Amino acid sequence: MVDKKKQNWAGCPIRFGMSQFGDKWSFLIIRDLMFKGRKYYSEFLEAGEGISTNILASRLADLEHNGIVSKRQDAVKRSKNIYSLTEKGIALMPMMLAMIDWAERYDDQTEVPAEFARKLRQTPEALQKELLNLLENN
Amino acid sequence: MVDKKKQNWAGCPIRFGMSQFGDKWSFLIIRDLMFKGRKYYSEFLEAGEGISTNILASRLADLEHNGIVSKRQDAVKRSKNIYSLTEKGIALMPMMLAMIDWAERYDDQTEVPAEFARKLRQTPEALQKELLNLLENN
DNA sequence: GAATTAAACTTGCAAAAAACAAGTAATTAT
DNA sequence: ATAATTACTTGTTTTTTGCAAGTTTAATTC
Repeated sequence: MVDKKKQNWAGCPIRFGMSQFGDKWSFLIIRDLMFKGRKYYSEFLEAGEGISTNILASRLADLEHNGIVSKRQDAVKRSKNIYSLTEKGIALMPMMLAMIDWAERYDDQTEVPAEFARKLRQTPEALQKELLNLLENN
Repeated sequence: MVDKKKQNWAGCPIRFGMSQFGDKWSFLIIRDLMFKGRKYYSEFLEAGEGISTNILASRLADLEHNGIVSKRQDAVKRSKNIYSLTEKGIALMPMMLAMIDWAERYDDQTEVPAEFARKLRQTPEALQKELLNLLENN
């Protein structure tokens, strides 16, 4: 759970960020939504990270509560829900890309495609536009 | 504790990042080191976030183990240890700045100084150089 | 130089959260 | 009508955190 009670978590930007999306599972869900095209509960589960069903439900609810993710019913299959990033969630892209850049440098087993890393360093704005387009047309 | 066992956390850049520094307390420690000029165990404790002594010790050890933070004895007072960011830790600055930028936008109680936010958006590279200089001369 | 104080932890225990396994409810397909 | 999907919820065990107190080494103070 991403702290709600206790102190007020606002004020400091790092503390605020951590209170809004700051745990392992939330980051992985945002990754799935932002870069992997996943949008169903079952797709997050099957991403293979090993998240439990109760934790996934809890994190999705937190992210929705914090206005980072929104949830709507699938028009075709009404038993499915479509999760997507809000504008506030999409605005996390620069942070996520900075993290990817860092990890690509320091993880010797990185799976970041070389071409992606190259674009990220040489034409970051173009890459970001490209990714934003993908997000909007899904 | 930032996962060590179980799966291999390498590969995916987001998963790798979270395994290296991905919890609330680690982020706050990195913040203290990067932006607040704090470097002693006691200073992290007294930062007022409410971290417990055992957790602080554990997180510092993890960050050191992951090569993000280094520890050395204070030359003057040898009972004190000086913690500082390694090059790998300093390389997290773009990510931290992106998070600050985001939080400044979405936290209506943000404490980010307006001047800082302005620089962050208008002349990010200059701001970063400025911050790096501060880091090196401490 | 002996006794406090300071600084950085460690240890033990209770409380909270996460992981695991199973079950339920509402569609949708057969 | 029956079985299978999908998205959860519930109950229990395990792990992690939070809290309080204690230990160790070095530095002051008396």
